[in-house]
Amino acid sequence: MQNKLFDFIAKYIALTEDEKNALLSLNLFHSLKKGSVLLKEGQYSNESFFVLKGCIRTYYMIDGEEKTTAFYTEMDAFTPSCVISKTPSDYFISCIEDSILTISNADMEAEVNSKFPKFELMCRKLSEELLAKQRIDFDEFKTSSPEERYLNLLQKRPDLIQRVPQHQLASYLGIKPQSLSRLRSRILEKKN
Amino acid sequence: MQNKLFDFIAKYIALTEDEKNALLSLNLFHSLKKGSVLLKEGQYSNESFFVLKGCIRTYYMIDGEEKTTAFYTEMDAFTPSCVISKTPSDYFISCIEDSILTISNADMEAEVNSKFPKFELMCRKLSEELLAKQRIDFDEFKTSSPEERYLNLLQKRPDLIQRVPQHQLASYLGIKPQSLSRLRSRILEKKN
DNA sequence: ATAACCCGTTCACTTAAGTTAAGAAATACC
DNA sequence: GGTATTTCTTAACTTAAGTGAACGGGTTAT
Repeated sequence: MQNKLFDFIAKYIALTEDEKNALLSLNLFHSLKKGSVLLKEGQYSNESFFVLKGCIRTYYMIDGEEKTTAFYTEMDAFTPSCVISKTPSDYFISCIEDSILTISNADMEAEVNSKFPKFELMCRKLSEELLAKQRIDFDEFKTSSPEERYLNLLQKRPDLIQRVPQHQLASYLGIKPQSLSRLRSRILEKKN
Repeated sequence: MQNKLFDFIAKYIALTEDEKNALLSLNLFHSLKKGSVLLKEGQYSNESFFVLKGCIRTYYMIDGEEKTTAFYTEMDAFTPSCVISKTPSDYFISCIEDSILTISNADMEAEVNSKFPKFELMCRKLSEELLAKQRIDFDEFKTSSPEERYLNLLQKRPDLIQRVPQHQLASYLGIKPQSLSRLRSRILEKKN
């Protein structure tokens, strides 16, 4: 499981054994049960996550309804926006499945960054890459219909459709659960 | 105009006079006429932008129609995703108004970053901040209707509604120009 | 075993966005 | 200054999403 973390980091920088050991000494690895809540609306946090196994989601509570806006699965890194803005969180984060994550906090990162400046470089590259990817995702969302978004998701993240409840997928696609259900049966009809 | 750039940088790191002069020697400042195209679909680029004055937009050409997905105005920094992914651009970038931008390229940035490591820190902070902000924007987009998005934009970026053509705003809101026009008149009716 | 609850689907109805077309208003061009 | 082009609005019609309600299957709890 540790190797998954190092494989991920290797995409951005090369680590020495010393640096790997320094990371391992931080005790980053955590197991979490399905349904565990990592962050609640209104809370402050300075923790960042990296998913080794399982799936976590972010969701807003609006008019008593959950609105799921993002899923993070194996090899996804994620820093909640409230950590960056230093404001109370607007959303919840919870585990959809039993999961194994690394959880780091801003202090750890500051320490590692000062000890090993190349981590700074990794963080920059990673943020830039995630920003660019998210921009593309956002653009695709804006320029397509709910049905196109669903078909697009089917291509790009077919696992999500299997492992995530429909009503959570619906808000991820920007629609209501009933509409997703209808849209799916419409697609099935077309195939026949 | 140079001070605008330094004011922006000052939000992230403190610069010495030497560092400021090093930046100025790079000849970053450019004036562009309304309608100038900065990047075309299919092109490679390694240029990043910072808007000192004016407005630029990104747009896709889909089925012969322009789909505008983003606007960048005064004090906005922007690196196209194709610069990060090193692939041909999926979209166009052009000036909506006569504009003054700084245009830097990856080589310049590498040089500055190696001369002044604190620039690396600035880039990381900036990317993280933009990523967090964009996440919030995306979430708001997903969880609201076209009408709510329009009203939200009216609050957050009222200038855009004045300076940007309606049909470009429409695709930015994820709808057709006719729908935006109708939606606006619907809102006016409600007020009376 | 039964009840309570959650989830996904379906249906009928409402509302709003997409589409096509036409015309008015504003802007750009010669 | 007048013409051409683009932009915005309006309208009628189509299509799809939102809403509220009901049903069945499945799980959980008691």
